[in-house]
Amino acid sequence: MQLLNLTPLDGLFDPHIPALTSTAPKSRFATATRSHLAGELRASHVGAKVKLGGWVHRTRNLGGIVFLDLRDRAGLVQVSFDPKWTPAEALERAGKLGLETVITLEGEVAARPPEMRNAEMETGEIEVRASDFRIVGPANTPAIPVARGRGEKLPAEELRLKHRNLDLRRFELQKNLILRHQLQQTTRKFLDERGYLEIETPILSKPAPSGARDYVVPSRVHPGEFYALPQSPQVYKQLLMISGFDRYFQIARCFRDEDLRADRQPEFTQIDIEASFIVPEDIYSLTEGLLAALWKDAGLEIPPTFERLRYADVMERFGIDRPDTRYALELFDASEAFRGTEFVVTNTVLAAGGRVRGLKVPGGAALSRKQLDEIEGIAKLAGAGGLIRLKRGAAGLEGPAAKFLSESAVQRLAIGEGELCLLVAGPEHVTNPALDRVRQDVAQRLSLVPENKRSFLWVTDFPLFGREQDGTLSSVHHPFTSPHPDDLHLLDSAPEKVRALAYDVVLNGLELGGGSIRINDPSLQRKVLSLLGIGADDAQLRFGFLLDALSAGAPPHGGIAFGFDRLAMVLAGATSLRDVIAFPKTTAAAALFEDAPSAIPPEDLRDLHLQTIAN
RNA sequence: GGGGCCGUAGCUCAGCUUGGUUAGAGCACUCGACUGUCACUCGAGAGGUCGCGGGUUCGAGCCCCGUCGGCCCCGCCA
Repeated sequence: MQLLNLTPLDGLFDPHIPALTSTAPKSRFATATRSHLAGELRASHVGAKVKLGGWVHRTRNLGGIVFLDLRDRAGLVQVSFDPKWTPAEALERAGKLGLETVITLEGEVAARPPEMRNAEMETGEIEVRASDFRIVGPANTPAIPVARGRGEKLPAEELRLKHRNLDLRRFELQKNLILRHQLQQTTRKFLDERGYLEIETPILSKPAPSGARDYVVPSRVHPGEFYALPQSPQVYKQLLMISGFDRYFQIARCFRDEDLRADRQPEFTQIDIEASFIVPEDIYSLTEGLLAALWKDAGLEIPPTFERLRYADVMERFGIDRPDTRYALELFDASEAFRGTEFVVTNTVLAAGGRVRGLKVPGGAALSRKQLDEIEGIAKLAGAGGLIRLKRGAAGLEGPAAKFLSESAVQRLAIGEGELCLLVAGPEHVTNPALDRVRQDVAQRLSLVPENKRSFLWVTDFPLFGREQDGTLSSVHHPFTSPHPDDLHLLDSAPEKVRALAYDVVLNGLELGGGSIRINDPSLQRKVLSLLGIGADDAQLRFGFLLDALSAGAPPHGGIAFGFDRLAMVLAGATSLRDVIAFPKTTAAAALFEDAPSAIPPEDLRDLHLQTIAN
């Protein structure tokens, strides 16, 4: 281990380096110890005397001369150490540099001879001829490599998270986080220009109305009481509207204590927006503008407006509230073809008020028996009893169910040459999820998904309520969502038929964000809460502050929230949220780098009035 | 809560199917050679509780059970 015994800036200022006099482009990254970033040097810098600081990415020691690739945030540049321009002593030291050592160096930018250029490097036209260098940050052999060999896989994710400081040195992650930064800046600029105020809301908060489990923080000064971390700033932003701020936004951290997925982290970031005196149209156009600005950051153009589909229609056509409409494959109702047949399966379902629905897959007749069995497996996993398969063969319609169908029914089904018809019988809550999975799987199998297409759409007219398994009503969006004014008369008689002024924005089957117009009438809010099983006393206890605020002069208001991490993931082309978050958690919600969560000393527990119990 | 995959040198992996002496390779690391490389090349060397615990067996990296950790999925996530 080399002991340098440096104070942080010792040796970084070197009075012997002459002032830079070149006409080469100046860098906005210039500091007292550095004139440019390594990765920003180009042919236009040739002749410039430069001072660089960065990491040793790779070295090539040829004996008499040494090359190294110096890396910083902007990229790589080749530094050459050669007796023609490097003192023997420095050349000797350069040959011994270990990977990931931090050095500062001075030298001159030189054009490479034509045959020595490297077209694969952005800086490949030039190199920096080093006259001297200094180790300012010695490095142990890295636990995981930063520079990988061609074809070498990434280290295990566990190691990447444990040594996150090293993993974050990789270009891919630097690029992702830089893009994320740009998206944040664009968001702020876009919303600021439209009069939206960025206002922070508490992290130490109150338990959420319902839904996900809260992360909880014990109070030291209030024995036995707890804060909850916000699942979203929902109530705060409504209070801000009631206070008259009119337009609010926040790039807000949210917390939900639920089991994780590749696209789900326990703490995540939302672009949270709320405005007063608006209708859904206002949110649609704002969103379309904001998303266009964000996609532009990634160099992509998107449609100026998005198609709008009603919830009831997307469920009927696609079986899911966030359909991937890059490919057609729409569901249809085949019930009539099976009505009055001898087919027991469909008869039972039809008699019980269910339907036979499915899709016609162009080219699907080519799928093998084995593939069809796999598809049926997917449908069954999603809850279907089975999958009815029909295709047209030389002798007419083929498939186990074909013999039950009348001539006219066959006509009506109109299955074309080469088409495969896949049907599921059952009530909506069975056919929808099953056919959604089947539709997606078949599209994948037959390569029907256009890779570069971006299919944005709005889903509107969500129902206000859904039914829990025990039959009680629950909010589809959240309890503060306004019912559709045309449906208010149904609140008591047929609450599940009440539409909400709620909307989601969907891209390629991914929910990017969602929102609603909120209730601003306290009596209507009380009514909705009571339908949700929250009585007057309970409502006052949990949401009294909101109900009181609504009674104090509340403007009509509404908003939307976007999953910012997911936006960043999509735009970065990443497949995991962890690749667009600097310090993500594992699927068990653990932070491997700093080892959180961890035990705390007994005296701290006592201060918090807490005791741990064995289980 | 449930299912699946993975865990062998600092890293990426082979070895496991069919149990059998000193567990291999590439990269990284150490030493040596090399004056235009760019995944430099060449030679030598060091480096292993085979995640952990238990079991079966004359014998376990390999088979069985449990456990820990990571990833993916279902449930869950208004």
